Amino acid sequence: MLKYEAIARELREDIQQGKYTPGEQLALEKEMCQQYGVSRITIKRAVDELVKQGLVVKRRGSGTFVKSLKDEDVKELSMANQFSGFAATFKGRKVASKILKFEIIHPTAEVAAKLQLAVDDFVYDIIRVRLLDDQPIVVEYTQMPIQLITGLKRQTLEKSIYSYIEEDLGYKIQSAHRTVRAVMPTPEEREELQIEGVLPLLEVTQVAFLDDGRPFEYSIAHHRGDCSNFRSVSIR
Amino acid sequence: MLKYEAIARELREDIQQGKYTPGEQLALEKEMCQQYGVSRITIKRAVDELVKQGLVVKRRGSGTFVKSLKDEDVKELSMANQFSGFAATFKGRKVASKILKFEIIHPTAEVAAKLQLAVDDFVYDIIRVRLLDDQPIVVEYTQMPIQLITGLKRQTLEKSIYSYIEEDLGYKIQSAHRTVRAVMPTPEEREELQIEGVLPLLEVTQVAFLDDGRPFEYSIAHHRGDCSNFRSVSIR
DNA sequence: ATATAATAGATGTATATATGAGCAAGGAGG
DNA sequence: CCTCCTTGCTCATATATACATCTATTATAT
Repeated sequence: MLKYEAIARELREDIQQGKYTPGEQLALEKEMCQQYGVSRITIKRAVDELVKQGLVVKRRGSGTFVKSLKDEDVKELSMANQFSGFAATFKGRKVASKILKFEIIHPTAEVAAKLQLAVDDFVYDIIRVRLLDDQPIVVEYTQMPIQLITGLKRQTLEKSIYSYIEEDLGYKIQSAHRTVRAVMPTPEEREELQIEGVLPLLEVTQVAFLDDGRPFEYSIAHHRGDCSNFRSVSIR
Repeated sequence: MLKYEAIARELREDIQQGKYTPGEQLALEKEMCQQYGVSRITIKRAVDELVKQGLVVKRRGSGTFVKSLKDEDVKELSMANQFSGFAATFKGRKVASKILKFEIIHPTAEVAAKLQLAVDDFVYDIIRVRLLDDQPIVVEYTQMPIQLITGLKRQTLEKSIYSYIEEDLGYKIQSAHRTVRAVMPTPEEREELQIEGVLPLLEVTQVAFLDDGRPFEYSIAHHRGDCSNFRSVSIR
């Protein structure tokens, strides 16, 4: 474990456990150096991590101060700017998948461009309903190049494609580019998500990349608006 | 302008102008040191900025590589993880506001908690329709503590509250915590946003903070789903 | 008493340097 | 010819140091 990560986690846990009142000043960077036995730059990286997570603010010339947050917010914020697949996001809870489609097709021109492919290349075309504690909460439309994500089996789709990519294929997943919109469900989605009445869906369109920069996934996820939501922290 | 920012911008412009083919390797950090006449740590900060913006990936032992992106994506990505008010977001275009409500009330318990107030404190209660090029695209429900954001006038609401806070009150805005959901418009919203037929809205709930850590705004924005959308880059 | 100026203290930026870890190419040995 | 290992290159992490910039307090002058 990296030093600055360990210190950031320790500080975060202190804040989560309410050891600071809202607005209270943290120890000075110089003091933390002694406290943790590391250099000031390492302390700075740790505290900057907390800023990125939205827990504290730094004021040049004054010090670092805990934001005025409700307790429940603090836990969720640490996760806000990370990203992982469905299975990892709800790790520890009962997750399952219902496969509606699993074929190999040619991509459209738009998808081919996003995945850096030619239109006569092939991609997996997957539609899955993801269930959390037996409740359907999202329909995922996924396309992946067959050259890159080789040997995908129906069995893998039941669980987690991401862990297949990382553990079996040995790739590393680096990042995802997302856009979010609001849409209405199709009749099929209404049925699969067991929607009664009028309920909109949150559409998350995502292109995901390996750590060598190659895009490996184009996916559109339609979330039940009343179940899941997305959080983020933005810094000026 | 900071050195690492200037270098990051220069590199970003090179990428935007297509000086690199998708997947192409950037100059080595050591080479950039000579090229720009700065230390390696400064180069590293600049390149890390591009990683955060989603334009490149770094591979230890190999170098830095340009992601495979469509041209149009590159421009928008630089902005993705920033945040600004409505007026600043659409700077250069015609923006206007229609004020539906401007009152002073007691906050609910939930809002009071988020804004670190007591329920017998007072907050501004503002409802505005924001127009872009004369088209209504979002309804904003905003609450701000009157102790903090003092002297707010109807005239200010027509323009930009954020620039009033920064320029007139002299505060600095630091960050915002957001959650995003999908919702259906109310009959009023249907009218104000000139919605015909069935169209869902993107709901962005936001708590915004000053640079001293105090929350100064609780707002809920309902965006026409077909006009605006939100982008973000997530790193593992 | 008020306004201004000096000063101490805190974080920000940048450099130089050392060590660690992952990657790829090239050489030794079978 | 193929495999394994060494080696050098590249980025990652961490330290020490210097100077810049901003804040808040203290001291001084009016």
